Amino acid sequence: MDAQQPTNIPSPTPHAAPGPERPDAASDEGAVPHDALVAARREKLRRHREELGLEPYGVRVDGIEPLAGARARFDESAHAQHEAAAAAAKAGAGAAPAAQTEDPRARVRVAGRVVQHRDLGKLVFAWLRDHSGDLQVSISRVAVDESGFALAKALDYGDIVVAEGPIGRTQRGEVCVWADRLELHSKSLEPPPAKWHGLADPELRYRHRYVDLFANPEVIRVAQLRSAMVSFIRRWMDGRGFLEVETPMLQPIAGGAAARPFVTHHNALGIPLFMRVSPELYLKRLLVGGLPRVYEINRNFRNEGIDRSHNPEFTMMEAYEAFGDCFSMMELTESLLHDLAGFMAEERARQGFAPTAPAAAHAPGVRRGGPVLPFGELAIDWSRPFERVTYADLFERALGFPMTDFAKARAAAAARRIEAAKLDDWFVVNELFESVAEPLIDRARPTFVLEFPSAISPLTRPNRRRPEIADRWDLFVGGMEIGPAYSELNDPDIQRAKFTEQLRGKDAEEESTYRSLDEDFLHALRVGMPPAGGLGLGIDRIAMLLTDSPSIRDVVLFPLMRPRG
RNA sequence: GAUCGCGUAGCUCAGUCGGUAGAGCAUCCGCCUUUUAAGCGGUUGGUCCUGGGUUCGAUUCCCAGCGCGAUCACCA
Repeated sequence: MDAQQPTNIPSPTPHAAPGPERPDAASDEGAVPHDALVAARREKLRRHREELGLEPYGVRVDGIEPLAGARARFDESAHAQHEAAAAAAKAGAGAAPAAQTEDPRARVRVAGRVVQHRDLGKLVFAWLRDHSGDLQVSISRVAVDESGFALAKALDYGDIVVAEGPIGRTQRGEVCVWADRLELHSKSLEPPPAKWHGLADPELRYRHRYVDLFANPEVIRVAQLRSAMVSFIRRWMDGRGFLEVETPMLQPIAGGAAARPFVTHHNALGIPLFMRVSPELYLKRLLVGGLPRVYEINRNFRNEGIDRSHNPEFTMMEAYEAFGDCFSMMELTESLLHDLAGFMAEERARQGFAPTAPAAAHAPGVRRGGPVLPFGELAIDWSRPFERVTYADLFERALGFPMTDFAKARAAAAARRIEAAKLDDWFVVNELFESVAEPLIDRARPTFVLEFPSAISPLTRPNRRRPEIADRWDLFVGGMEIGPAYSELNDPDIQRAKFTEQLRGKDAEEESTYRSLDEDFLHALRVGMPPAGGLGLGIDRIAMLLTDSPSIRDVVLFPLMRPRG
C-alpha cells in the first residue's frame, strides 16, 4: 500500500519505547527463554539507534538486484585482475597507494535476509537469502565504515540488510559481495528456526508460513512453480480462444455440485448467501448469453473435511465450449496437460531441481517419451495419448461381473461392509467402483475413465444410444481425481427432472438450508443453451503433481488451520 | 466425526522400566582477516501441551481435554 512512497519519513519518535515493550519481562519471575532471546535482539536494536545512529527499519532502496543475478555477474578474469593489482600494491607497499585504477569487478547492490553469520574478528561473513537463492557477503573491517562494521558484527539470523560492493570471491572460491556498504533495513526481533534443520514442525510451517518461506527455500520454489503453472494455463487457454471470466463467489443458491456450502449473510439485502461450491451454473448462463468459449480459474469453497488432497477453499479451472462435447474437452485437457507438464519440466530444470526420471524408469518400450515428472515414488508419464478405460470395463475387471448386475453388486457391497441398503442401484455400483475399481488405475499414467452412469451425473447429457450412460469422463492421475468433463445437458425438461430427483433424496433440513432448485438457471436453459462441452480441473492437485508435493498444503500458501487460542 | 501416532529449551531432537531432565545449533561473554553445518574457551536457557487421577513422589502410568499428523468417513 505504501510501498510506492519514496519519501523518507522519519519515524515519529525513534527513541520512544514502543508500546508493548513489556517492561515487566524481567520482573516476570525469571525471564522466559523466548523472551530472553527477544530481549537480546531488542538490546541490539536499541544500540543501533542510540550508539551507532542507525535506524533499523529502512525505507525505499532502488537498484537492488536479485542475489542470483548478482552471483551471475561474477567474472573470474576481473577477479584475477583485481587480485593481481592488490598483490602488486602490497608488494610495493610503502609506495604511494596511487595507481587507484578502476576496480575491474562488477559492483552490485543486493538485499536479503541473513541466514548465516560468522564473525572472524576483523572479517565477517554473512549469508543472505532472497527469492532467487543465497549469496555470501564478506565484510572486512578496512572496507566499511565504523558503524557498518559494528553492524556486521551484531547481525542476527533473520535481519534484512542491503549490501553494496564489488562481486568477487574468497580464497575458498565462494562467490561473494565484498561489501563496502552495509545497511540494516529490518531488525528481526523473533528467534529464527535452526539454521541447518530449518523449520520442520508442520504445524509451525503452516501457521508461520512467512518463516517457512525463508527457512525452507523449496517452499518459495513451489510457490514460483505454481505461479508459472497458472500463468501458462491462462496463456494456453487464451490462445485457444477462451475468454477468462469471473462469476459470483457469493451465490443465493449454491449450485453446480453436491457439496456442503459455507453459509453467510448479506446485511443490506437481509438474505442468506452461500460461498460457491462451483461456478458451473453461471458459466453455463454465459453460454446461453452467447459467449462461445469461457473459462474461470478461481476459488471454490466446500464445507467438508480436510486431508492431503482437500482444503476447504481450493482453486478450480472450469471451461465451457459451445458446440463441443466431452470428447472435445478430452482433446483440450490432454493437450493442455501434456504441454503444461513439458513446460513444468523445463521450469523445474531452470530452477535447479534435479532432472526428472527418464521415461525408461518404467514400462520400457511402451511410452513415447513425453514429459515424465516425479511424484513421490512415482514417475508420472504425461505423454500422449493418455490412457482410456470405460467405467464398465474397469468395474468388471475389478469385480468380476457386469456393473448392470445389481443383485451381485449389492451382494459384493454387503461383503465389503459398504452401507448400501438405502442407496439406489447405481449408487451401490458407484460405491463399489470407488472402493474397488479406482485403485486399479495406473497411478503413473493419466487415465480418462469414460462412460459414467447417467444416474450419478445429474448435469450431464445422457448418451443418445444408451441413455443409462452419461457422456462424461473423469481424469485420474497419481491416484487422485483431477477433474471431470461433460457433454453438458441442455434440455431444460430433463435438467428439471434430474434436479428434482436429486433433491428428493436429501432430508428436509438440508433442502431448506441450501438445496433448492435454481429456477433462474432452468429459465436460462429454456431460453436456450447451445450444446457444449464442460470441464473442471483441480488446479491445486495439478500443482501437487507437477511440483512433486505430497499434500495440498504444500501448494496452498495459507492452508486452513484451526485457530489457536 | 472415528481410529492410531505425536506434543520435552527459540529450532532440530535424545531421555527418564515413576525419584522434577540432556545434546547440537541459536543466545550471551571472550579470541581469531578467508569461514562453508567454521573453530576454540566460557555462559544462559525448561509449566517435559493443559487439567484431573493413582502414588510418599508423575515429564514418565491412567483418564479427559487441546493442538498437529496419518488412515478412514464426508467430498455425485
